[in-house]
Amino acid sequence: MKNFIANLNKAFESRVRLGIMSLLMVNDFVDFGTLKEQLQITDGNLASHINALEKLHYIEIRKQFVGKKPNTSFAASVEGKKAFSEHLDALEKLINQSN
Amino acid sequence: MKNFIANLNKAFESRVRLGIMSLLMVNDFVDFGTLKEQLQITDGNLASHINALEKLHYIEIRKQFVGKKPNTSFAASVEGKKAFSEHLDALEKLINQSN
DNA sequence: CGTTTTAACTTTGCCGCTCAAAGTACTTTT
DNA sequence: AAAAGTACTTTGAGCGGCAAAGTTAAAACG
Repeated sequence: MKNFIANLNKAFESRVRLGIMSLLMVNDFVDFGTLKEQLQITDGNLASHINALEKLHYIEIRKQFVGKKPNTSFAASVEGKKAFSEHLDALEKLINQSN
Repeated sequence: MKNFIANLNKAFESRVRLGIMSLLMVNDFVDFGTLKEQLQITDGNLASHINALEKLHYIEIRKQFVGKKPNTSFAASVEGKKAFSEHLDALEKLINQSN
């Protein structure tokens, strides 16, 4: 129970990041439009969070064409899943301690 | 499963606030020094987070003397407990969906 | 063709927030 | 008298989220 806060990952503190990762834990390869719609944020905002997560190697990006339209999809990397899992564990400890 | 992010409370996004509230959910009236030690942050930083939580009426402050030393203690208000509980519920939904 | 639309960004810039450090006030201890 | 303890407040740097507007490239439209 010492330093129970230290195990929280800074990268996942924002609601948007939390949302992105939780969607990518369940579904592999969610596309840009779907994420934008689910999270109800602007495309620029989404792009910047995606960019941040990719720089941390927490997600992988796949660009392709679906029919004639460009389509960018994202998946959580092994490293990303591990990091997010650890973050959730830390949160779970807070929750179990608090209610 | 719609807007599962919208139920997260902005006030509890930071690790420090998360830590303060989770401590106050379990123990009523934790004092300044204890919080500072548990969270390992500077006194100024703690004071500002405390101030923010008080402005939201999420915590209550009790000032007294213990022996000859001033002692400030904090407790989660009913409103604060409710808000934090709802935040945790939203987090729990993320977790259960994600692992 | 020229214009408009769509998808996915990038850039810009504001605003708010976190945080450490330093300063303050008041009291106790030495 | 000086130092130390408690609890702040103030200051200021730095980061980070966000919307809005600009960009690119291809597609659809007329």
